[in-house]
Amino acid sequence: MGSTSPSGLELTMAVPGLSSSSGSEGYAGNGNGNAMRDLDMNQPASGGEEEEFPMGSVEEDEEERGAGPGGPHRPKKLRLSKEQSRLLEESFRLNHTLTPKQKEALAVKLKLRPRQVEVWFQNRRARTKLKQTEMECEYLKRCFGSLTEENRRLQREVEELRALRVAPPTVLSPHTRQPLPASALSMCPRCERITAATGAPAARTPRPAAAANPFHPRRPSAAF
DNA sequence: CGAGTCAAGCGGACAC
DNA sequence: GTGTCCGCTTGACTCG
Repeated sequence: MGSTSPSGLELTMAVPGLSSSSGSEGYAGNGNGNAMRDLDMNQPASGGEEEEFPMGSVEEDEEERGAGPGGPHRPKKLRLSKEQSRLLEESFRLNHTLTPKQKEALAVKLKLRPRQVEVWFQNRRARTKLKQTEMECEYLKRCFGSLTEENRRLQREVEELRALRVAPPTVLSPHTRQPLPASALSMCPRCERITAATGAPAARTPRPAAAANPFHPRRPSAAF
């Protein structure tokens, strides 16, 4: 498959970092010398006039290979000519669905049965959707990867913060200049006496260190 | 020979 | 009832 196909699946997906698919398939893929067989097996009982698709017209000789005595399941596989594919792609680009009139007109133009045009559009839509789904899948995988990475990073950060918290903050008594044990952080007796004498509101027990939440940055100097 | 591609068949859902 | 679409599948065909 080359990017040389005139149309390919034109997919537009607003996905950052995703290059638009080069998903051109169709028969350009067979772009090696393989001359496409020109169909005529499915021709609508053609009076057979002008060659609108002269290219590669290996005149269909061996018809009904499967149609041996064994009983054919299917007549033979139709391969659209490059010109037919081109025209179909062109109209697909204009519109992903066809009105009955458009279908009929296109069928006449391409010397196909309307049913074949219809089937081609159905399959084409399916291919487009598949391609789109694959792209979305690819994108989601990338998202998953980066989110996993970020998750790991945040986990590490949490661990670091937890480690910092293991050693409780050393609070010195303002009077003795001695470090107070965490259990005594409610209020030292002297402060308690002072506040009782002045009628100042009793100091609340400071929040335990465990309340320090890394995800809730404390307001500056709220506790101490 | 196996895998991939693609036209076509089939059946169900839906709209009119 | 008819027409259309879609999803799934089949079978012919091609390519490495």
